Amino acid sequence: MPELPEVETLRRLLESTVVGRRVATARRSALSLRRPMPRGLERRLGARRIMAVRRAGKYLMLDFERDVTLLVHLGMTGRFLFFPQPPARRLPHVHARLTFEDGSQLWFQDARRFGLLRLYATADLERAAELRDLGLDPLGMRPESLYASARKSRVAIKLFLTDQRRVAGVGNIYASEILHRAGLHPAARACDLGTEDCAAIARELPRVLGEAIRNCGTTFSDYATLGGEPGGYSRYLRVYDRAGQPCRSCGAAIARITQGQRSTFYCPRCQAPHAGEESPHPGGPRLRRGPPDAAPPTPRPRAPERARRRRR
DNA sequence: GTAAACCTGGCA
DNA sequence: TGCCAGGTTTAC
Repeated sequence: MPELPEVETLRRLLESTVVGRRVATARRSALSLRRPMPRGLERRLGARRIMAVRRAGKYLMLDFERDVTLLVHLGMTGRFLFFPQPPARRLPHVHARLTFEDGSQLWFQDARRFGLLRLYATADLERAAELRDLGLDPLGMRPESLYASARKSRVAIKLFLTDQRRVAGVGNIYASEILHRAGLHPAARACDLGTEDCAAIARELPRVLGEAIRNCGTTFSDYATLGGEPGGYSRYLRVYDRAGQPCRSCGAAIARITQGQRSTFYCPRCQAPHAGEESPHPGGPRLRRGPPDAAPPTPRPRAPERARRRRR
């Protein structure tokens, strides 16, 4: 489930690995991903050198020389694999393969095919439909910008954070983690948050995402770095996929609810409605001000069922 | 604003 | 055999 930290980790790896390499041949599979594979990929990438690798939200942009950019979204299971030498083995679900002039290869593999590969003229990229409507950058977000955006939305704050038009790059895992650290109930409506609540979110967003980037992201089953290694942040997660286990801050059992057809995990005590504070919406969640505690995360052993699900 | 659809591997 | 995981698009 690649979110901003996983995509940024991959961007850095690609930047140090493939920038400067010139494509000898490019191949694509006949299968469609989220959209059909770009026509003319073989011709448009052939004989071009990769000049830069950029990121916007969960999108990667591989800039090739002479005004061609490959826009990439990893979807759920997309990954890049780099081989210094042409590999002898074959792998399933490989949808694009770049062979560089020195014989090294870069593959794009995506089992579930929710990913996206699309070619643009670099100069036209800012008009790309995928990038045009991306929301605020969570790494440099100003609390007042978040507050101004949140007060216009009536959806639950968890859904607000995962809406790419509002905040670019946060997905299901990190939304739960950020709200736990901010001490906010995931079902609280975005428009009901106060300035302090938004300040807490704006503070925790770069903190959680930054920690995850430093640990090369989170791996449960599919995400992997360029050489196939899993990310290292899974053991620092405080609530995600920990239903029934004790909260690291207060010991209460972590709860799981469904929001927008996705699982949300939270601590009913640390993220409880604020005691003594009236909810503006009777029956709805009330807010709690202040983060549970900023103690450093305690590495946890991987849950047995997840260990079984991990591929490598 | 809400929910189905897309897709495959893992698991009960 | 059928359910579940979830990022995004699409339809309602």
